[in-house]
Amino acid sequence: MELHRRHDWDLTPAEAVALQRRLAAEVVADRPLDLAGVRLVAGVDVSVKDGRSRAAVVVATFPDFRVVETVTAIRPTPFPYVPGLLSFREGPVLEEAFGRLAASPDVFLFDGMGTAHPRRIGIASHMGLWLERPTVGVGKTRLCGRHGPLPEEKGAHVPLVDRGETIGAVVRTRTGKNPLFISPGHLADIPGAVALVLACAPKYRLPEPIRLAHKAAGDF
DNA sequence: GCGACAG
DNA sequence: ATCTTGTCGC
Repeated sequence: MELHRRHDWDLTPAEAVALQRRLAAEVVADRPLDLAGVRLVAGVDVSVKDGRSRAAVVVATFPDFRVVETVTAIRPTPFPYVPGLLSFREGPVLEEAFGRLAASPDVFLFDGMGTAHPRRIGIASHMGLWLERPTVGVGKTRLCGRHGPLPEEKGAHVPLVDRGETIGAVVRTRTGKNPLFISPGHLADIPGAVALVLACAPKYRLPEPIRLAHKAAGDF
């Protein structure tokens, strides 16, 4: 039942889409994510420079964000950026980084979508299947879906809907600033993902773990 | 056919 | 994502 989980990353766009359609059926996006049980949170990010992708995974304590582990990996960037296929560009280098992780984070925060994706399998969901751990997608801009008016106040959030299905939420982490597009990756749910992100962003627009990973990955 | 389009 | 200095505002 998990035979095709460890798949090849070297696929054509058409093959990648076909694979996403198969894997999407295994994504669990309705499992309650209880913040009371969260002790360690990981932030994941990838930066691209001169044809090389650098991945960083930073594990921090929750809710005070003290760094307990940082792992990185560098590889040639294997795939062009294609909306909807980000996993195939950042997946390989992330797998390498995850393989070096010693800690066991209770949840991983990704720079990108979870189920808020055309086929409901953004990078947070895809890597979640590999990690077999709760994951949450944190997008800075919208990939798909629509939403109603969002209050300007920090903490405000409204449903993100696509083709009649609620796929995530648009969340304001900072009053007056652009919102974040939150969605469960795998083994999490929308309410839990929103609560976790808000708890991880007490001072800045982006969740603290993601900011830490940004730094470790080399982008400033 | 015409837009939209994570990082 | 990345290319890039100074600058407006709290």
